[in-house]
Amino acid sequence: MLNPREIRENSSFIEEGLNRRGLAVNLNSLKSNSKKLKELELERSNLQAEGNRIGKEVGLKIRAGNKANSEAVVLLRNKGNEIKTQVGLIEEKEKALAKSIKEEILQYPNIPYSDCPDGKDEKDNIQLRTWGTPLIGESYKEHWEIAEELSLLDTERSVRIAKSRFITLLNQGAKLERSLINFMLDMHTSNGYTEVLPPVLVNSASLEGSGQLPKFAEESFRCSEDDLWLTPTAEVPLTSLHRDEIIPFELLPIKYVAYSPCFRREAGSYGKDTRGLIRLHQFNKVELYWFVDPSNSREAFKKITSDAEAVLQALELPYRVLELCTGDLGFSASSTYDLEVWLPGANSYREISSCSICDDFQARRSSIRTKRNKQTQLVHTLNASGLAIGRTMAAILENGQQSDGSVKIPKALVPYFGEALLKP
RNA sequence: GGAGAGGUGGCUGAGUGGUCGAAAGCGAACGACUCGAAAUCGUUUGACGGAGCUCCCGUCCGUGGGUUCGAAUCCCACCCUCUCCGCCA
Repeated sequence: MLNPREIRENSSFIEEGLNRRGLAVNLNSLKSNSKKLKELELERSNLQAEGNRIGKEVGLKIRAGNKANSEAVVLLRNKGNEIKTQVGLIEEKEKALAKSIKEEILQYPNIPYSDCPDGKDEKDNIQLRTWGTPLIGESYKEHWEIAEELSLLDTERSVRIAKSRFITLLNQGAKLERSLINFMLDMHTSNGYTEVLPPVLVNSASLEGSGQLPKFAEESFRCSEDDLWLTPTAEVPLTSLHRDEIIPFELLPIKYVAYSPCFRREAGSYGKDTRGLIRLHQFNKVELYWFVDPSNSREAFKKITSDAEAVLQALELPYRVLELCTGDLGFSASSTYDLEVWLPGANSYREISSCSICDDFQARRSSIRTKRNKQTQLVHTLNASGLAIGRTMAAILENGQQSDGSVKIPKALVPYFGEALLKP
């Protein structure tokens, strides 16, 4: 959430920031509404002060022996009633105004970081570095072909169970998925992360807190009778793990790693990635999440990204790192690095991890603060996939494929998977 | 799902109409004592907003309404938690 105070006092900075994302926004009415609200608050609190004074006076008079229906007391009571009516009127206005202000502010995404490269869409993202040597050639198969030949999954029967874009893993496919989850969790926990297995259903407040609501309701599956939604990413429950809390400063940074299934409607992506493991309504993900001291969050951002990269390196998967431009940033992020893994069958890089720093955007929405020397301030939050499991499996299949139809399992994963080779 | 109990500050927990933002204890911070520490003693210790920014004003005792000059305290609705029973992996 944008800072309401900053909107009042420095709205042009906010407007410029939103403009850099490609949003032509004019905050004048929001700004004047916000100021108007402050005026109403002041007016009301003055009246309340007067009312409190009268209340005390009545108490004193009665204790001094005046009857409740004596003239002096009745006069005060009438005055008190008058004030109460006025306060009620102001409060009504305040409530309506505050509601419309909040509704508007919740619509606005985070301001891009000053160093975030300007750009319109994904074409303007900047490649920072690559790792490994991409396999390039005509003969590489796409992962769904390999998966089918090795009977790792069943697409058609999955439609019977649920609908299209759900997948059922079988045999070694199921085991590979499981071993990847365990491998990643072990890797991160041995690197200082606290493991979390959060609820997969989350309430509306949690979605609002991390930035999915109110704007992206159509992206999530909802259990309408319970105010519960299927979580689109573990980022949601992890943010809310500390919602409405003041975290002692000594505890920062808090680093969590959570495995969770993720559910997304993928609205508006019909016809895209219809085959295979790339774009599903349900997929597994291991997510990294940090709560940090705002004064060194940019360093933390580099670190969480390298923690995600370490997984790709351990699995010997070539990848590149992109810095997203302002036009391609996610709603809550102020900066994002995307990790894209090389898929030789598709002959392209595909996003496998998104590493974002949200500054205080989620912390303000979720009211997560820290306290040092009597100073409370919002924390900064960061998240990174470490990694998306299904896409990792696709990458392993495509990068490890052998001419005889088998697939080589990355060395680091062998102890988890139990075999060095996937064979028909 | 049925029955009961309850939601108060970092925690425990008192408070049933008038200086109650809230006793007491614990915890924490600072100071004294000490070579140092423990123990002990003293002081301090919630959040948000506003302002003449450590003194002032307002709001906050699950949430939202209501009664009253005045509500943590009374009334109504809702939410949540706990215990027991039922069901169940």
